[in-house]
Amino acid sequence: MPELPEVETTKRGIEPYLHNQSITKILVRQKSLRIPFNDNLKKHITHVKIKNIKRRAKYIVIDFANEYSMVIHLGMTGNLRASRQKKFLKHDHIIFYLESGNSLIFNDVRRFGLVQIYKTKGSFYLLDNNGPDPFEKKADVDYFYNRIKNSSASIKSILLNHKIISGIGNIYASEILFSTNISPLRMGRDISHTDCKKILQQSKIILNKAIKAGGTTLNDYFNAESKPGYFKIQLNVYGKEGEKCPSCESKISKITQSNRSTYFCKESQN
DNA sequence: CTAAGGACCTGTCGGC
DNA sequence: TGCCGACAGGTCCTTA
Repeated sequence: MPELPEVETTKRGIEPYLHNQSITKILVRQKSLRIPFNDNLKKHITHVKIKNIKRRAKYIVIDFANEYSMVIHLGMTGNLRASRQKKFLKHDHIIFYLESGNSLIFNDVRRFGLVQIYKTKGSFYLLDNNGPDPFEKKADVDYFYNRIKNSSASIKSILLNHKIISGIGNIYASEILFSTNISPLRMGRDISHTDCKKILQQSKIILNKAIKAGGTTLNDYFNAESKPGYFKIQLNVYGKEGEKCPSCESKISKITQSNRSTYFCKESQN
């Protein structure tokens, strides 16, 4: 899935298609997602102008010109594409037809993603669980340090904990730690204020690079025009077990932490 | 309370 | 070729 850069890229990709549009019809082919699509509310967002589209953590939020919003999460394998075609692909679960004749299609092989309509004012409960992403002002060094300074969890799993910092996924967690020379095994309580600063700086640099390049590439990621030409940013350690470390002579190791793969260099990261 | 493990679901790949 | 297990970008819920 999409980590933050892919979600941001998707949001930017679909934005022009949604500008000043309204949805004329919603076709639900499969509503069983991580949370079942609440299509009983679809009447509230059809024939209503789309007011705004934004990203919050790894969620894409569309606000309508009434009191409703819709949130989309891409899970591990979700994508959104704009299309004029009438032909559907396997796993095209929800289709939003637009006035323009385009449609916005939510496709998700593993169905870990979700689409939910909700009253803007009440907000959506899962969204509220997310801490700031590294680009938000709230995610400053003091905030981060204070959140982790007593923790006995590993820094790797802390980076994946979106209640603390949102937007960092399994690929970039390894990459960020490599670029700061910090071992993924270190506990939160052993991460200094200076280390926190480095981690936040590198998070922004690495995520930004990925956004600029248009999202990382993974097998299931399509950009909003469904062109397969997604790109690949240069990864230093993720997926590179046994290969030479870019900054020393030893080899990249792969370990499991909290049931997820972590890649790092035992020599250059401490 | 915290941190680790399991679950959700489908597809692909490597080994036997 | 075919079957089976391991693994995959996320994150919520349960267990210890």
